[in-house]
Amino acid sequence: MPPASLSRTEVIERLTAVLRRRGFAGASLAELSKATGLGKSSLYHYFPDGKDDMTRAVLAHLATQLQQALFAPLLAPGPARRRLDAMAGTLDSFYRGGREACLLGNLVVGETRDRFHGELAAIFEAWVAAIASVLRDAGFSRALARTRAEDAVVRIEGALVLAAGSGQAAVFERTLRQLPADLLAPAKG
Amino acid sequence: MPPASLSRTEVIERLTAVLRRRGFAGASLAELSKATGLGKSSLYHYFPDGKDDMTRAVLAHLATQLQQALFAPLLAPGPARRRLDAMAGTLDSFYRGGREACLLGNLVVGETRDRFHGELAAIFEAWVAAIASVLRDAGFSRALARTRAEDAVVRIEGALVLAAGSGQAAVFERTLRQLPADLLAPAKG
DNA sequence: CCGCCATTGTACCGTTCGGTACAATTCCAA
DNA sequence: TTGGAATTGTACCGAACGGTACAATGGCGG
Repeated sequence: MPPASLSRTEVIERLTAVLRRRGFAGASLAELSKATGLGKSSLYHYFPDGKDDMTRAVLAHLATQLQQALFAPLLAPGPARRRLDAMAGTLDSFYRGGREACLLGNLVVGETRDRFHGELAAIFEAWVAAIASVLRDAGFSRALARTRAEDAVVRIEGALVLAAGSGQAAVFERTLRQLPADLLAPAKG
Repeated sequence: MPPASLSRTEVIERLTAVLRRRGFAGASLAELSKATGLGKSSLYHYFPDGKDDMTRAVLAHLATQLQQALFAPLLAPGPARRRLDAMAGTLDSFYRGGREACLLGNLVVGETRDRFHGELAAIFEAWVAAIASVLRDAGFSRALARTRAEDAVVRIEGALVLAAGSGQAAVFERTLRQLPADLLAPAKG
């Protein structure tokens, strides 16, 4: 809790921004310090274990953020199609139409994957479970709901990769647009 | 061409391995040197611009490798289904069933994306074009072949992300298994 | 007004970073 | 055999790295 200017949440959000575009290895303490406006002292005061602590805090913050903005609406009552459309809309703004990188996809790389595997796996699992819940409500079997939910996350993450790699954000937009209908399509299409 | 032991190709392949699992920012000259058995002098002799040069060489090597192992078989004559199955098999061994990271997905992150955007975009484009060619042969319209081909790459890259993030390589295997049939499914399913 | 404690700036630690200089070595062509 | 080019080991550079020590500062409850 920096008394001067920023709340802890704001600090974490600025750390998030740096990790998103630099990755774990590429995010230096100097840049994290500049981005938050906190000196190294303060950074180590709030996050005693350095980058590891910061990254864990960022992931925890992301988890609650996703819980509120994404998973809760998915688990709420209402027509399945509407809930999936809401997810697509939220994701579209969250990733700025495919122009913003995914923190999860970024941390899944190499050694960082091992270091934060628990946190990463928990978030992915919650996401898949939330989508699967919608599909179960829509009448699909447990197994089919699960594999389709995994496929949804696969397509979202993959679309971010291809959109970034090809420079064509339209790939991400189109993927989001098709997703709800594809997920609810009759089985054995 | 190191005369002592390794061919240039072997050197590049060892550089590839390091970049794959460390990412660009995480790959230090020390590790690249150790992995190749070449001192920093030799590394800078063959790649005067340092990591940038090495990465570009790695991407060029990857491009020709994909050309031979993946794109050429896709563009060759034969039943569409068989060609797509061949791609799935090649990818399965290339990514060791989802356990090995994707160099492209790795470099698409943050600042490295800008630095190697041309090379990355070219590889993705060639990949999409090769798959689209199969789908055109299978009778799909140019537009549908294109979007389905993009979707194929999206699902492959996304499956690698989710498999790594969740620790369940099965996600990648299942995605590869479903892909050929999904791509060839009748339109408007 | 005081004292305390969270917070912070500054200076510094040893290490590693990417990169260079240069002399020694190796190699092959002549 | 020799000369020159390709190759390499070693030593080194300044900068930046992640991280720590500590003294000053500041606000706030008593």
